[in-house]
Amino acid sequence: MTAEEIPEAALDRVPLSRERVLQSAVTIADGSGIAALTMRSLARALDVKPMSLYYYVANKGEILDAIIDMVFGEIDMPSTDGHWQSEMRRRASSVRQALQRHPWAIGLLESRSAPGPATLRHHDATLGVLRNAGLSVALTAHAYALLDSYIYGFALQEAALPFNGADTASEVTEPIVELFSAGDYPHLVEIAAEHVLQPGYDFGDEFDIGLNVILEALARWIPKDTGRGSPAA
Amino acid sequence: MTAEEIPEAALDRVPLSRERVLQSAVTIADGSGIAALTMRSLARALDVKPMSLYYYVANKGEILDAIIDMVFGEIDMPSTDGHWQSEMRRRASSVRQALQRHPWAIGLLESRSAPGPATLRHHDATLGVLRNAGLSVALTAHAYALLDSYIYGFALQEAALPFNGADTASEVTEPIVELFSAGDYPHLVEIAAEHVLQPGYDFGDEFDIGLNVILEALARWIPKDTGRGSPAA
DNA sequence: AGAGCATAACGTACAGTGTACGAAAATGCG
DNA sequence: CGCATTTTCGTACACTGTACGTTATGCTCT
Repeated sequence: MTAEEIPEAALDRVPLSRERVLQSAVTIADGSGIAALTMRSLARALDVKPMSLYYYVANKGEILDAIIDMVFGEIDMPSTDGHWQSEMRRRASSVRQALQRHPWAIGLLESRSAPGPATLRHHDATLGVLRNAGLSVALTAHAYALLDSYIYGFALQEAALPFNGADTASEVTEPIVELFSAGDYPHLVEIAAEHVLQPGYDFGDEFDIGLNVILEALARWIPKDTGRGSPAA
Repeated sequence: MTAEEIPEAALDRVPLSRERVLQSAVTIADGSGIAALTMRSLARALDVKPMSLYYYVANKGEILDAIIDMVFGEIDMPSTDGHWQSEMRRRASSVRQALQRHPWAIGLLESRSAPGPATLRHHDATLGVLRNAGLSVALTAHAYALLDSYIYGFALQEAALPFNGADTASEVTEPIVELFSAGDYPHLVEIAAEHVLQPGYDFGDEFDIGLNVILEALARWIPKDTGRGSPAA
């Protein structure tokens, strides 16, 4: 029993598992971007050799599909109990937050198109709320396409913003402002100077504004229960 | 002068140029996806060795930034001459078409955030139309965020669709339908059976529907010229 | 014509990627 | 204990972006 034979720190070594692999993949993507998620970096994070991952996962594509589904799993599912408008507002906010936590998911939506169970459950619940609100099948399809286009697109724009969070705005804008001074882009300059660069401005605040516009428009699609009408048929 | 010394087909060899490099990059990305765009594939397409590209381009990132700007360059710029609603409709359609031709651009929007001149020109022109329509600076910002979120989000969803174009829908849906029969996802099944899988259905048709909803809502933001009012102050 | 030089294209090399294939180790069970 | 199953790993291959230095090409000025 020489010292060499002791497999140092082989004790309390948490066994690998699909869950641990996927969870770790999300953590890496969140912290260092989706490009930093490689089979090798993932193995390193789990204190394991790269090829060990393939016992729990067929290939990297399967990891990508799985972590997208995990993101959908984090989203609050809307309920048919509450009012449809407040439920859709809650859902929209939850989707946006999930995509803020995991910005890489947005880019993945485009390339991968194999929805997982959490994704399907989520879509089903949302459709249920719209149908229950009184929308026809066709109007539900229209409404859902409109809502999700807006939410995804907003998240996409948010992710594309140069500054993330509480950095000073001038840090980013200064190099741009210089180019603008050339005289082109007068309207960009105007909106930057008078709006975007104002003290309290936060692009995220635009989200509720646009969402309200959409929800109010959708409300007009719901057939009104005239009150003196017949509840039957 | 042996035969070996003749650099076969050195005649009529088009010289390399930044334009040719970028144009070829777009062609590859369009035809084989953004993942197939590598320095080596690009060099092969141009009949040149990989390292020759670096004479015209600092690195691959610069290529990505440049081809995004080329996509924006393809978009029809709205004019302050026409009615703002029809101009915004024309622009929206043009953006969507450009993103359909170059689906890879959507994913690139998220990761790269160095807008090129064509991109800035385009944004400036669009802002100009909204301001000219009578919207305040703040309302213009709200309107633009809403419009672009919708357009980008719609393009994102379109790009994520499994079937591209005229393929048979059943080819894609059959494997899914099987899972659905399990009994979960009743609303997904409903909307699939009664709407999406109907003969003439095309997701792309949803675009104008949602766009109209937004444009009509925005119209209500424009201060009405009361007619008997005062044009001054 | 020839010298000199800027432009343009290239060869080689290195660290990093996903993963096929098969061997090794660890674990559980009789 | 022996053996089978589960889990982990070593090695290797084709491919990626690009740093660094070298070669070929074409133009200008004497």
